[in-house]
Amino acid sequence: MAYWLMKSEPDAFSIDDLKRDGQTHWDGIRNYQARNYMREMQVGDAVLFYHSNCRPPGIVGTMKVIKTVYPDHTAFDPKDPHFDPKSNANQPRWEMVDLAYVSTFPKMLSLAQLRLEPALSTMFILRKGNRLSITPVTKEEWQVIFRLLESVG
DNA sequence: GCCAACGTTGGC
DNA sequence: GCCAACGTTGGC
Repeated sequence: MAYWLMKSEPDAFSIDDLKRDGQTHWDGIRNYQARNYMREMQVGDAVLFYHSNCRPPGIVGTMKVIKTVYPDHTAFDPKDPHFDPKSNANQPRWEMVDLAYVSTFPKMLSLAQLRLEPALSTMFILRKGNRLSITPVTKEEWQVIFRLLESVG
């Protein structure tokens, strides 16, 4: 089983939206590296939910993969904000996975808090200039995050 | 709102 | 295949 982190702007889709819906398809990814990471995902993989472009940004909960990649149909829809004319049903360029809600942290772990933890300095989201919305997380990082959660809880 | 960092596009 | 221009992301 692998571990991941996925970003979403809470104005667009938040952990509360996911909790309400129970599950979602993670559509709208238009970055090859992020898509390639999704291709590696297996059912049962654990995922950190990160709120980006908000104050404060940080990890707010967890989810799990319940369906592996399949074509992202929103790329075919000219009215969709993520429409891509170079993607079509015969040759889909973009894909998505399905995710289910697992948990909401009692208190979010803010980016500032994460930066204070030396053991997390290897995380993609803490590296300068990283904008990738889907990144792998190591088992060690995952465990540190949950220890951190208990210590601040 | 600013702006650094980054990915993509397209002319050559 | 290079690289300047452009658009986007996302923390601050």
